[in-house]
Amino acid sequence: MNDTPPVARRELIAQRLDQGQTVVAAVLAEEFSVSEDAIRRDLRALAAQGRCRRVYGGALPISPMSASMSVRAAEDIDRKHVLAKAAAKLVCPGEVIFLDNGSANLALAAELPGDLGLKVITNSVPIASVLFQRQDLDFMILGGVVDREVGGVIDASAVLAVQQLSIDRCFLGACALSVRHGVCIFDAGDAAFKRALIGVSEAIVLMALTEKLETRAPHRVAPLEALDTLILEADAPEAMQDDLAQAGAKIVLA
Amino acid sequence: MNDTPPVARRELIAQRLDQGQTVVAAVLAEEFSVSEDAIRRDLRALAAQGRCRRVYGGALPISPMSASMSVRAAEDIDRKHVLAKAAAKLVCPGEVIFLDNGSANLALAAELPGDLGLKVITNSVPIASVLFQRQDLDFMILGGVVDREVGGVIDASAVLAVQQLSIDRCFLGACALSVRHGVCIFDAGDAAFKRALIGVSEAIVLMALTEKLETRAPHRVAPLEALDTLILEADAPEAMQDDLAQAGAKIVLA
DNA sequence: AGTTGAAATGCACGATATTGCACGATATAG
DNA sequence: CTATATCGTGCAATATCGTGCATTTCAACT
Repeated sequence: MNDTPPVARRELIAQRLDQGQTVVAAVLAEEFSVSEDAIRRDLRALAAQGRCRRVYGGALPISPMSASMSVRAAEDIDRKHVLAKAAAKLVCPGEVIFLDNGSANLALAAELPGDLGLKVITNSVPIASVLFQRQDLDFMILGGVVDREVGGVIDASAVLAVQQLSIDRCFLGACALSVRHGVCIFDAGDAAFKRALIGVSEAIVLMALTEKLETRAPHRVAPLEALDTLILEADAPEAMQDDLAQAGAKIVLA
Repeated sequence: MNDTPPVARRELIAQRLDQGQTVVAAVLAEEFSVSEDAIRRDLRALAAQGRCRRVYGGALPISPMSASMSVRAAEDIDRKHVLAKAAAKLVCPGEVIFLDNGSANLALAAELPGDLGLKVITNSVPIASVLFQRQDLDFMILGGVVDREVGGVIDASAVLAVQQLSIDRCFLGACALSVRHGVCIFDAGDAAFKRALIGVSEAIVLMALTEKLETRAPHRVAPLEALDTLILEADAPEAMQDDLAQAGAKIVLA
């Protein structure tokens, strides 16, 4: 019966996950004629590897950004709103604000003051959706093909559109932040877009949860020196705060 | 039967809600083979998370459409999904589809087949939000200042962007439709945008609830002759169907 | 061939999440 | 106003989880 090597089984499961299927532990156990414990170990390994999301009863594919993004946003939503509240205090009346992709900026979209006559611009569909539901803010959205991995528009037309803007305060979304490598991100196109963004912005603000500090990603967006303000959680390690402050950014604790 | 992990079930329900569908507790209980209590708990959790509005018997979507339209849209949303299902059958593989602003097209965004390799374009923020939550469709959004009255982008830059498109099938949003005055609408800018849209589209499709027939609005968008397909409810008065058909449009009853 | 050590497995156990049911309260329909 | 459906809550039953541990499998090495 059990004619499937362990690695092959894991790979088979991973394949289904990558294909977008949700898998159930009990079903897989039956199917491969192994105990649920073995399956659970597989799923845990896959989850640790970032190839799926472990849930009660089985595992969910990681690919559907909509689900994973909203769930992820829902998990840390309180902490991100704390950061966002601090970020909202930075804006001045009449400023042109850019909200880049990212769940922290999604929270910020809900926290921005509505009575300052801000001009808000975004390239993110979820952020546009939040802004749209507010009655007190006018905003514009960048056009182009929506990149589902990233959550917004980052194509060539968007880069061109950005280059015609003049932004007072840009809230950058970031995947990783380290003293040595600066701001890094996973997607190459997204990195190019962010560089264009930085080029037309007076001030750059970055919000970072503590777990994002001292992590890395393949594509460098900017050195730390490009940042004007860095919003960290109150529990951020002091040593790291010092290192980051030394790079010239103003540190705000939320 | 019950091979759906709890989290996946909740996410599935949330997905429908996000797409603008109303859900009924009893139906979901039957569908997922769990007791209504479990479903009620799910809905309560979703409501606490702000992803839906709990009502007697089920839950309502916290519609992407803001207050201006949502009041009536919530009531008519089921009827619009019926129209949308009929509209979805019209599209052919590989077509370039444009979804104009409008609650009927919002419903269509959820009903479009995902396996035809469609290229979908929209100028509406709520529609983009729905499309974004589907993993099976690629789409692009037009950039520009978002008009809150209209629900999407209709400014000069959007008109220019439209003129660079070549659309196979355009689903027009309409406020009013009459035999004598054709397609009319309340907002002047929106009218200009729609005219540009018609200019670059091979085929124009319009969905209309029965109460929209024989109503008027200040700005004429196009004569009836510009329409290729008109999707009406099954209870549309026959006399009116004849009048509309005589203008050359193909009538589809949903 | 025999040995060895890492990986995998199944089982037991306490911990946690989810479920279904019972009950009184509340909303909707006629 | 009464009858019925749905709701919210508390509680016991069940399913799933994570971990520790002894055993087994398997491939690499002597």
